Amino acid sequence: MHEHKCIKIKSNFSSMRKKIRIIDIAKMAGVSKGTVDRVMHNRGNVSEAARKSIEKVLEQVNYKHNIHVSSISLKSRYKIVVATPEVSPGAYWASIHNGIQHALEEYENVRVELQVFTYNQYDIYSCRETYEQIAGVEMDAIIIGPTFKEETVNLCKRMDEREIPYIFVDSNIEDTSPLAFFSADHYVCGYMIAKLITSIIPDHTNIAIFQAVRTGDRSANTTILRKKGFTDYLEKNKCTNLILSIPFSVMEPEDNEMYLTRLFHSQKDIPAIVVLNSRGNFIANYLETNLIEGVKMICMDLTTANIEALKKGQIDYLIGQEPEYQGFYAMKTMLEYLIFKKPVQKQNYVQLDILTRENIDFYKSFNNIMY
Amino acid sequence: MHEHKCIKIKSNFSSMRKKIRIIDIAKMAGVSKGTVDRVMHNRGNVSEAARKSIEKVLEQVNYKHNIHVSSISLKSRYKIVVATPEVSPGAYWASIHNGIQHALEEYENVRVELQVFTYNQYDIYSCRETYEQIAGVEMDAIIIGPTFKEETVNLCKRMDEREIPYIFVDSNIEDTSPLAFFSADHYVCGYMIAKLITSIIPDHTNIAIFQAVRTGDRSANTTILRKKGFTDYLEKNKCTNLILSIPFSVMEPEDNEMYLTRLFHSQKDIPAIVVLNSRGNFIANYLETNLIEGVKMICMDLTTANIEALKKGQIDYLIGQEPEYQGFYAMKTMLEYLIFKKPVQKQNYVQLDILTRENIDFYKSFNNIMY
DNA sequence: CTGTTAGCGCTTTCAT
DNA sequence: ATGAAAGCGCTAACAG
Repeated sequence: MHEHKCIKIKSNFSSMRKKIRIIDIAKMAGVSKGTVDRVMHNRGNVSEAARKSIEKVLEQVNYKHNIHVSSISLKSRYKIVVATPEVSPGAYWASIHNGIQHALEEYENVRVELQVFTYNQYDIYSCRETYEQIAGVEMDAIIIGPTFKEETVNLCKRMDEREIPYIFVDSNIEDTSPLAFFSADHYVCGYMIAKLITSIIPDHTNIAIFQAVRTGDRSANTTILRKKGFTDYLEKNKCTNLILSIPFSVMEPEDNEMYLTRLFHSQKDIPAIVVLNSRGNFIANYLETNLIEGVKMICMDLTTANIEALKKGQIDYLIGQEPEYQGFYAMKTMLEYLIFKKPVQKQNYVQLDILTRENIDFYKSFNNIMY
Repeated sequence: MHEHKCIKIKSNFSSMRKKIRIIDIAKMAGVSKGTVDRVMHNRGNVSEAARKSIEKVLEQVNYKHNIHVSSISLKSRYKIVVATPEVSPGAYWASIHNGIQHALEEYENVRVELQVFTYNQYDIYSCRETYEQIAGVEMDAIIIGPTFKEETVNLCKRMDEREIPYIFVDSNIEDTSPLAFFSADHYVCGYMIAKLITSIIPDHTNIAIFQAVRTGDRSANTTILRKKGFTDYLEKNKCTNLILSIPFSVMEPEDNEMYLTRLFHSQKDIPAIVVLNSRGNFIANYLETNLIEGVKMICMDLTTANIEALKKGQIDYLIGQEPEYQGFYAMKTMLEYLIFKKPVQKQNYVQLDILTRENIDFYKSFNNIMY
């Protein structure tokens, strides 16, 4: 007989401490279910004494809200606004909206009425106008995909006054007090990109960095942070690569052609390319049509077009920032907050996924398989 | 007034087709709720006519099972067996078990009785013995973490005879008919590792590959596939690196010291290192204590020890294969199958995550934030 | 302010 | 074989 270890654990409902229910809490606190429910949902109309006694019990026992069970009898309707940059199919913001929708499907029994507002993220005036409109809308909560700092701060101030909770996706904005934010750490993102690109190119290779330009404002906060992370890495590691900052215009796409041609004519050796926004595929296409080969390239975001370019081998690494996850959890968190008023974790940094043509096929979005 | 686009979509319960319930189906089919339920759960005692008429309705409408709602009134108890290699804290199989536990917590209202059996994955006799024991156990379903092919095939045959459904995690086994499997594509994994390591080392650098040796059997299927992917990449890309295959003994760890010393004495230039099992940290430690520096290293799996070594910079890339996700979905899928008999997707390949010291902190396991 | 009660969608028991 | 009815844990309306 060989030595062996056959741990045999019985688990779940049987040996675990039995699940505690509202009625259990009610009994322990010497009140009725109704009163416990009032306390749990902050509905008021509860005597100080009753509240105290219930809260005491709640501290002792480990009651777990089950939003799914609650939701079947929930009658409240929630008006939730979503304000983000415009959504085009297969692109970054579409994934965020996907995640939001997915949360609504998972909590299908919760009555929520969604109002979606979008603005042109490259045009500050569009943002202002949309925000202005939103400020007057009746709502219980709002999920914001911010890009212009000052405008967002103003919007948030008005939300604060009206005591409307808000959650950010994509990036956090300073000088606001959101319930939570779901975002990548953009600085680290840039830092990591620098490490990746320098690891696959010879020393001294020039690196061209593309950043989006915007109407009426400087670069997006996210891009600034990524760029900072990028340059910090190079400095810290005494990299000698020359950095070429190239503007990238989404509003006037015909300019880009020119920037690119100028870039490649000015360089005797082919530079490496880093794209800090999600339009990497545009540059990949330029390289393809102009038969420029052997360019090492790292881009942001798993848009349909970028994924295609990655698979073709035009892009070496694609960095993902879990947009579906951001949207999903922003909405989920908001619903749980609205329903249970339960405290939520404010800082939520998402994964930075590194995708290559080898592992891209296994990347999960909600279209594949759900969370 | 600036041009702007402010799409305003109302959504969810309001404008969407209203959710369809059991009672709706019952009415449409001209039967009672009870009968619909009997059909949905395959409980029998339904006339051919009733069944047909219900199935017809089911084809037309889009009924969505909500396991959470079902579970509050579900009375059946399910006995589920889990059979995997031994679990040590912070290691690969612990994460799989974590995921399984997490699914049970999410579906806390479903009564499941879990029995966990483990065996020594490096000792075929231990596996045989454990499987033998399992074969006699009364159960409704089993989740298997297979390592020895033939033994698993035998176990599965017996399960097939008893009509007990089984799901694999970690890897699929040929010549069996599981309900589903959740696994990385190990071949692609090895292929990707080859690409990564060669991208960060000079041409001609030798590469040492560590594989676990086992008692009474050849290498694990997973390792063989990874190695195949690895060598295929090198061949396909005409890489000239010399490959040094080094055995790695988990059962006799004192041997490894010797293998390593021999390796580094035989090499004039420091080789790169690839570890195809999850014990990379062991080699990282050896390098540290022996003051060997500048080694490029890629290892499998986000064990606590490997993560530490990654953060210290001893490991360059760590490849993750979503063990929590595997366990979670194996159990979730099994429960949904048991409860609703609903057909499930058989092939489920998980993500291959590339982790560096930059993005490791954002990696989500269930300890962090849940799916 | 608080207990009671009806009811959410679903499963299961119990007559028929 | 089938419908009616009770009950799961929870919320919300209703008396008091």
